[in-house]
Amino acid sequence: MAGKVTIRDVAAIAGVSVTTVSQILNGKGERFTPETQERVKQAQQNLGYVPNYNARNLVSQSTRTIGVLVPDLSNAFFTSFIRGIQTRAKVDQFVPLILETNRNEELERDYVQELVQRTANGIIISSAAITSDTIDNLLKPNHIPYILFDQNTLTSGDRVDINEHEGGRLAAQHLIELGHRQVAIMMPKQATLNIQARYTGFCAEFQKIGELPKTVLSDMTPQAGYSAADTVRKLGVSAVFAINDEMAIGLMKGLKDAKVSVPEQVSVIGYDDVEMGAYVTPMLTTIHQPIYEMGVEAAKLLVDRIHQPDAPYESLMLPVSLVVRQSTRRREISD
Amino acid sequence: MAGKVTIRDVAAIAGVSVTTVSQILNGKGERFTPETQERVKQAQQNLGYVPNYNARNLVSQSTRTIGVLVPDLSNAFFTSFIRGIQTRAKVDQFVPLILETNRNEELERDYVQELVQRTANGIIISSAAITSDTIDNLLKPNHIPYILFDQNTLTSGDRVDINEHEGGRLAAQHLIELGHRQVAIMMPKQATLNIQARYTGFCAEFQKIGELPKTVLSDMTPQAGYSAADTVRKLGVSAVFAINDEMAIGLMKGLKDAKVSVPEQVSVIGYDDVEMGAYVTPMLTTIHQPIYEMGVEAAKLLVDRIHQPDAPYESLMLPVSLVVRQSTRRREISD
DNA sequence: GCCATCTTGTAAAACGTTTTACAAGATGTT
DNA sequence: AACATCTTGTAAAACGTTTTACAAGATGGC
Repeated sequence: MAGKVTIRDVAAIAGVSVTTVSQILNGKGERFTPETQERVKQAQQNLGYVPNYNARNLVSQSTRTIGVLVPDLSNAFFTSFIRGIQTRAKVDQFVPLILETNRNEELERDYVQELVQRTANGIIISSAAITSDTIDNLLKPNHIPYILFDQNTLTSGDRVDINEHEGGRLAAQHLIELGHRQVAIMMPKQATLNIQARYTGFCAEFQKIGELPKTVLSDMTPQAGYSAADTVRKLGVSAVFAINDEMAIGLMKGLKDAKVSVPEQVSVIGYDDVEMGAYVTPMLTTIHQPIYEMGVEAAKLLVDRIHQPDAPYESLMLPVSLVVRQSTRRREISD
Repeated sequence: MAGKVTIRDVAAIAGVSVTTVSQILNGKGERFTPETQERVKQAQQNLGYVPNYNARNLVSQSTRTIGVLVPDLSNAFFTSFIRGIQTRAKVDQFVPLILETNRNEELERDYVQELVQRTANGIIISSAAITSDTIDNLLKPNHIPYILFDQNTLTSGDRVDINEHEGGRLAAQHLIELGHRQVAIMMPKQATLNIQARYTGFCAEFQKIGELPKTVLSDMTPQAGYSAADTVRKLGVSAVFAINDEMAIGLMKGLKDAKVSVPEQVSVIGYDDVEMGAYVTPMLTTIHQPIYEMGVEAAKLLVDRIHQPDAPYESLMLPVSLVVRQSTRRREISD
């Protein structure tokens, strides 16, 4: 019964027109008598009236929805990011529509299209596979504001970035200070630009002392990290920089199973500072990123953009920091 | 420009009425000439027409959306569950709207209301704090199908359950077979019914041999598990059943820091079989639940219910299994 | 050659809001 | 007394679809 109550019913009960009801219920009814306002609100209460979402959106052309595309929900990095988005979005009465794309280009395109159809007011894309083709064909013609995260965009727009280059540099500096010279960096083959920035930051620092890190290819999952342990072992390096924590945790497990002790024989440093890093043995040294805050800022920027499509673009750079735990230590002087 | 193209434009270009366009584009146009069908489709292509979501939903009274409420996205258990839901939902052209409630009753109520306003076609609630009050006041009057997961419901309805009691029993059986007699069970104070089922299953098995497990209260997070280590240590038990893996992992870390070795001095068994369990040291013995499949089944059930509101209720019970790894072992014969 | 029946299409109502433009009466100003 | 200006309210258009009911012409049976 309650599901069928419409604005007309409220108007009838309150003895006013639908216009009046609409105005008052939307906070634009100061110009009406206090009694009228009260009558309308009473009627709403009694009937349990709640405005029809679709009808309302049809005329306002807004859904108060922001789409969020992430590659992998099981990665704690992205769930923290999402939490930041959701929290901030709620402040502005927006709701995030979260979709996992599994780093699958087709799925991603599908979901972008879905979000366009649903007239999402804006989209936060934090997914590697997105092509500029998709953006040009789907997002731009529909004038949907978007924020690309975790990767580059040649297109101008709002940006919320992390100082990835500095992150890579910090990792390198830490290893160098511990006396490591022969090191490896573990990263996926198809590296997004943010990953590449970590890489260049890391290498630049080693280049200063005339060293060149070796590269080990691996997907960004614990399984892949585990499998790469053997390659790492044969490389004979004294330290490894894993481009994310998931990989690092897998790698440590793999080394342990291969009887290589961390950090005695090989130091391991990760990236992201996910919660689990503090619960593995040895506890993972890593680079901390303000992920939650990134989510907050991304949502804020996007909502601002939605409200003011023509404001000048904003750009934000968030800092990273080194978290020293137990998976790195001074290199044994043995060669 | 493309954002503004409407069905009327398509009709004009194709030289037919909007009715014709609507029919053909919705796959109900067999009765039109092949040429007409082709003309309409061509026009759609050329104009890049995509139907307005809100207008369509306004008349069809459906959003092809299912709401999903989860307590904690950072818990791998729930992200697997969500992945199952999303995958299955896509098959039926539905989109999940995922919201994290953080075990906060107010937030939960808010979001249920939000979902009702948005005329979600159904809701999967996997959140502990939900009150029957919320259900009675918001869901039932609006005739929105819902599935309560991870907890009991006194209300009748579709159910997809895990054999939680058996899970608890398996954990107990395993410990008993290893010779453990003095054991503890770690669980939160406000236990949902599924947790209670694990508890009773576990205790029932110990009761058979005349033993009564001690209870240690702890939230279901790694931090809480870590903090509880001290209590566990003082209890003098030889094994602990942690009611989920997150806690178990935290507990193991806490014990390690307190110089209690696992499994030599204390065996630990978890519950859920999250991915990380295989990467901690020692690898975590646990109870595996078919989480992804649960998501799939829940989505399937809900969509069926949406399409056939009056079909008889269905009920499904999925099995659990014991995963023996390295955090449990035979009790040292020392007393 | 007449009537019934397909075939192919359309006009118009309906979905439930928001918003624009207007109206009637009350009040104030000169 | 005449006119402008508030105040309080409303009628109607608009948003972009889907669907129902109907219409005109073609076909076929007798």
